[in-house]
Amino acid sequence: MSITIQDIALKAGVSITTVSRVLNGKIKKYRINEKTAERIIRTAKELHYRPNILARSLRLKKTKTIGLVIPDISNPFFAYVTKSIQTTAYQAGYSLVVVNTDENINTEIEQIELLRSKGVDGFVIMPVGIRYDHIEALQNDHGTVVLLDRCFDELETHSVVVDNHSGAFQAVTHLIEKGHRRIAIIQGLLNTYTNNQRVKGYRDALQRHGIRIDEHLIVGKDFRKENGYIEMKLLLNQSERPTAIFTTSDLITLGALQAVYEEQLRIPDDISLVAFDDIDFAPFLMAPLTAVSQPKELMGELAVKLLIDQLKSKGKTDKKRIVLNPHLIVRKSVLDLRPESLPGYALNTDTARNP
Amino acid sequence: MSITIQDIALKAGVSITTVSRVLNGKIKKYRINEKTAERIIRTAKELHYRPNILARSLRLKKTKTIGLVIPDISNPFFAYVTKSIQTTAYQAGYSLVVVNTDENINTEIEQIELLRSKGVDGFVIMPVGIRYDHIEALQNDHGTVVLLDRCFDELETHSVVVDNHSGAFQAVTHLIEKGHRRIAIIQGLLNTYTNNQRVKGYRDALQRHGIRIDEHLIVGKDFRKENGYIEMKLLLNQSERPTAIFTTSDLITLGALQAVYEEQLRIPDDISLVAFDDIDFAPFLMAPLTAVSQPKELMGELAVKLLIDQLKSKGKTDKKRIVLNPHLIVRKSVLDLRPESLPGYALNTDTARNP
DNA sequence: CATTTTTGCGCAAACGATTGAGCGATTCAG
DNA sequence: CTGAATCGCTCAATCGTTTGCGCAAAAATG
Repeated sequence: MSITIQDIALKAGVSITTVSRVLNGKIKKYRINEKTAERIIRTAKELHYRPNILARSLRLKKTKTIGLVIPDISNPFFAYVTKSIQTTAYQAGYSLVVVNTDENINTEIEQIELLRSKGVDGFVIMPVGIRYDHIEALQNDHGTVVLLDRCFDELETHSVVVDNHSGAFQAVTHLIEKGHRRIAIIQGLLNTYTNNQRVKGYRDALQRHGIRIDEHLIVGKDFRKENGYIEMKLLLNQSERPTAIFTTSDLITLGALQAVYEEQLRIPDDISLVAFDDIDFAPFLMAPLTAVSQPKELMGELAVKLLIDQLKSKGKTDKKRIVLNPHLIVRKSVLDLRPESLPGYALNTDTARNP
Repeated sequence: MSITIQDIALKAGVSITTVSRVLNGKIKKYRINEKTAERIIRTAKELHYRPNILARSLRLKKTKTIGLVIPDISNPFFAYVTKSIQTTAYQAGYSLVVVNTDENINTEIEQIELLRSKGVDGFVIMPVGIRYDHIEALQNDHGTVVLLDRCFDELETHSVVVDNHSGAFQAVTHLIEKGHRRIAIIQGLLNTYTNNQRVKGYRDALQRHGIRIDEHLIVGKDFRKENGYIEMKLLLNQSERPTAIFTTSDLITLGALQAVYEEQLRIPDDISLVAFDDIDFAPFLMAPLTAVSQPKELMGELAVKLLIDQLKSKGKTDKKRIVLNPHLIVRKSVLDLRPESLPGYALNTDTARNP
C-alpha cells in the first residue's frame, strides 16, 4: 500500500492537517513550529511519501494537466510540435495527456469528451477542422482552449497558426518566377482552415501573375501519404503534364515522391516540386527539396504559454490569434525554365525541358 | 459547475447510490427497477452528465491510464512507436500520459516519479538505459512495467525489443560482402542495451570475416544529430578514411548526411553508408539508403498488449522478453568494391574510388 | 493577577464517485 | 393471516487531500 499523509501524521505524532500544510510549504502562513515542520518533512522522506495527485486534483479541482489533441503523432510536423509542447508544459509544471484523432472528426469528439472527464485543466487542440461545434461547446462550458495550426474563422478562440496563405503564395510565386505556368496543387483535407488558406494562396499567386487557373490542376482530398501518391500518379499521366507541383503537407510530399520515382522521372528535370512543411531530410533528398518551413517549436511553445496565461487569468483574457510567418527555403527541386537561364535556348520558355 | 451524480439523483428523485449503479450498468446485479433505470439514464443524458474520472479513480484505485516514457518524441522512430501505442491503448480503453526524457536519466527518474503520483496503472518505458535502479524500485513497489526498445540484462522485466545484434550484424555483413574492410561505426549512448548490442553486432560481423577491429573506427557517444555530424566530420578527415560507415540511429544518420554533403562528398561513390532505423524518406535520398528496418508499429502494439495482460492478471505472470527481428533493406548507399563488380579495374579492392 | 494577543495545532467538511450492509415494502408459501 | 423470501432502494463509509474555523496554551500587556 502506498504511503499517505495519514501515515506521516501518525508517525510524526501530529494531525494530517499539519502534515498537509507543512508539505505544501504553508509553514509560515499557518505558523507551524519549525521543529514540527522539520520532523514532518523528515518522516515524509523516510517513508518515501509520494502525494496522491488524484486526491489533490479532486479536492482542488485542478489537475495540472493539459490535454493535447493531435491528428497524427507519427507525422514529423506534429511530432516536433508535440515535443515542444511537452517540454514547455513540463517546465511550467504541467503534464500532458495525448490523444490521436487520425484526422477523424468522430474520434476527435470522443477524445475531447474523454479528456474533459479526466479533468484536464486546458486543451491544446490541432483540430481535424471540418466541424467546430464540439469545440464551441467546450469553450462555452468554461473549457480553456488553444487551437494550434488550424483554427476556425467563424469561432473566436485563442489560437496559434501559421500564415498558410503567405506560405503557399511564396511557394507558388517562386515557381512562377522560375518560369512555370502549368502548376498543380495537391491539397489536403477539404474545407479545413489550413487547406483553404493554402489553396487560396496558390490561387492568388497565379492570379497575381495573370495565369489562368485550371481547376483540373487542383487535386487531392486529405493529408495522407496515399493521397499524395495517387494524385501525383494521375498528374504525371495527364496528357498535358504540369511542369511543377505544389504539395501541401509532408506526408503528401512523401507519397508524391514515391509516384515520381516509380514513373522513372526526375526532379527537377522532369517535374518541379515545392512542398509545404520542411522536413529534416529535405536537404538530402535526390532533389534537395524547396519547401515552406514552419516554426514548429515556436508554435508549440506559444500555444502552451497562451494556454497557461489563460489558465492563470481564469480565461478572462481576450481571444488572441497569433499568426506566425512561414518562409520558403529554396533548394534544388525547382527547375528554372526562364529563357535567360538556358544558355543557347533563348526562345525556350514554357515547356518542360527534356534532359 | 459540472454535473455530478448528485444532480441526477436529485432530479430523478433517487439516491446517488442508485444513480451510480445504473450508470455503471449494474442494473441486474442490484435489481434496479427498469423504469427507474430508464429515468436515470434519461436524466443523465438531459443534463449532459460526464463522470468525474478523478473521483472514480481515487475510489477504485485505478485510472485506466498508461504512462509512456519516451526519450524523444520528435525522433521519427519513437513517433511511430508512440502512435501505435496510443492507438492500441485507446482501443483497450486506456489513455496515455506521455513524458519526454530527452535521453536524460535524471529527467527520466523525475518523470517516472510524477507518473506514479498521477496513479497511472502501468508504464511503458523506453529507458535512457544507463541506470535501472529506479525501474527496479518501481517494479518492486508493484508497478506494472513493460520496457520497450531498450532493456536491461541484469533486470527481469517484461520487455519488447528488437534483436539489435542481428540488425547490426546484417548491416555490417552486407558491407563486408560488398568488399568493404575499413568500416566505421558511429555509436549511440554508451553503456546502453541497444548500443552495446549494436556495437557487438558490428564487432562480431567483422570478426567472423577475420577483419581486425580498429578501435579508432568505433566513435560517437549518443543518439543525437550533433553526434552524427561531428563524428562523421572527423571520420571523413582521417588520414586513412574508412570506405563505409554504419550509423546506429536515424538522427545520427541525419547528422552524418549533413557532414558528408558539407564535405562535398557523394554516397556511395566516396563513402558508403548503412543506417540503423529505416526512415520514410530513405528511398528518396540522394543515395537511397540501405537501412535496418525495425517493426515499429508491432513493437508498440505488443508492448501495450503485454502491459494490459499483466494488468489483468495483477502482475502474476512470468516476465517475458519478446525479441523481434529487424531486417536489412538494401538500396543504393553502399558501393560494391569487389573486383568482379568493377569491370576494367580487376585489381582495385580496398581503397575508396575517386570519382 | 487578569486580560488580551499570539502561537501552534486539530476538527471536520468537502471534492465526486463506488459499494457492502441494511431496511422497509411487497409478494409468496403454507 | 403469519412468516419468509424477494424486490427496490438508501445509508454511510471510503479513497487521500486541502482548508476555514476554532480552541487551548503560552506569552505579552496593563
